[in-house]
Amino acid sequence: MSGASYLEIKEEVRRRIQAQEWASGALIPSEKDLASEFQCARATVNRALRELASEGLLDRRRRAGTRVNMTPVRKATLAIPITRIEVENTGAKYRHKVLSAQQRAAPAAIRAQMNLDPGEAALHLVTLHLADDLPFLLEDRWVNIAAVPAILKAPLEEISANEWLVQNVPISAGDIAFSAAPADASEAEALGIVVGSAVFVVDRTTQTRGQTVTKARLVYPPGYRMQTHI
Amino acid sequence: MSGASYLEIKEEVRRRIQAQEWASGALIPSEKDLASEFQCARATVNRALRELASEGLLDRRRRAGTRVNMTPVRKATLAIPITRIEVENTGAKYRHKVLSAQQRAAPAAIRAQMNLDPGEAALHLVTLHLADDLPFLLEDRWVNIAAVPAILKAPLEEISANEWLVQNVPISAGDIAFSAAPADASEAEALGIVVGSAVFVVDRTTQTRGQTVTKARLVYPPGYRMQTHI
DNA sequence: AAGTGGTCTAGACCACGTT
DNA sequence: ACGTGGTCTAGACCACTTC
Repeated sequence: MSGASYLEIKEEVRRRIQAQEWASGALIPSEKDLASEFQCARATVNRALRELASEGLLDRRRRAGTRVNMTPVRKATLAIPITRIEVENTGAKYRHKVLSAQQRAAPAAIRAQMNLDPGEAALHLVTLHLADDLPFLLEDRWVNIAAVPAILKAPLEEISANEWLVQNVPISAGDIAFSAAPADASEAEALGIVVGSAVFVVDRTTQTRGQTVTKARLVYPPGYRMQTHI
Repeated sequence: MSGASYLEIKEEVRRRIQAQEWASGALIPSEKDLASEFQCARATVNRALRELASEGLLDRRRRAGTRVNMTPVRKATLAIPITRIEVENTGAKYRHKVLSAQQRAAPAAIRAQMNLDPGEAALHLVTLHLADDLPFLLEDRWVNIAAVPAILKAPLEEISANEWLVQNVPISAGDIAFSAAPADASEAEALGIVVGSAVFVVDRTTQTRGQTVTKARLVYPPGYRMQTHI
């Protein structure tokens, strides 16, 4: 093999962008030209550029060519494990407690998102996840029964809804939002903290085939950190 | 072309895992076998499986083969734009104000991380980022002068350290942590909020070639949400 | 219409870890 | 030693978008 590898090409392209040999927003040479410059097959250049584009450094379009992205966006990948695994990875013993499980009419906002008829019931679950018997996470979840009727037969005392859904609902799309909020009275009581403490909140919506299956609000007590590495 | 595309193969592999036709932790057929099953080239299967592995669904090893990952970890990619861009994307006018800029001895924790000699100075910056002249983000940053001496000549009143560093330092790696915390007195004053309010905190460390270049604590006022999509 | 990137093929050699 | 995935090639056709 005489030419460069796709990793070498990635590195070199990164260098040229950093050194501003290829200016921000500018068109870079075509795959064909780069393949001839680097003495390699076009597929090799393609892989290098494709990966750099997925990292946010390049912007590629058919016919229009490849440009250096004007606003280099760093992308961090956040691993979102099942809560049980997250707890067990810290070395702690995992346990969860279903504080409340009811089929009842959902609030309007949730009803709209799940496309429920007025008065149609959804499953409302409040679950406390514990690490070594200490509160780790309070989960307030609505489940669309029409989308996953089997959930009514799930042994939710043994396997958390979180885990059951991951195992039984096909991989799907979803939105996640992170924020900070003061703990309200019920959250404070469940987590054993002072009302108004700063809690870390994750709001998650999960969809399958365009249908909203579940919507969860996860409340972590003070001290919790969600970490990642770029 | 008679066979399946890499996208079709990804979809089918996902389905088999979901349907437990391929059990969690089990070995799946080799690329060669799948290529013959799907009537396509091995490279096509390779691309499908490689991408699924990068999404956390599969675990691949030479000679050992490809296994279904036991702990399916959902991965969300978080886009981390420059603050100016983040503000401008909301339609607001961006402005920043350097509240403090000093070269001084860093606290021990930071000195250790940056490999500074005792007493060696680092650059300490406190910057308030504004959206339509309202506080958007308070940034407390330490910069390793030895790693980027040019920062001392940067016009930090015009271009924020955040943006200057992104443009001038080839960033190789970094850690990010998200948490919730009560605002302390100085944070509350800068952001115009009540002491103890729940603020969203991002702690970021950035390295180049193994050397820690900068460490920043970003404090967002109540109401801020960091969103993403799976 | 033309040129770009997107994908696929059939083959090859290599790196690596398990056996 | 062997079989796996990792990568590369030279060519091909296609999809899309701009010209």
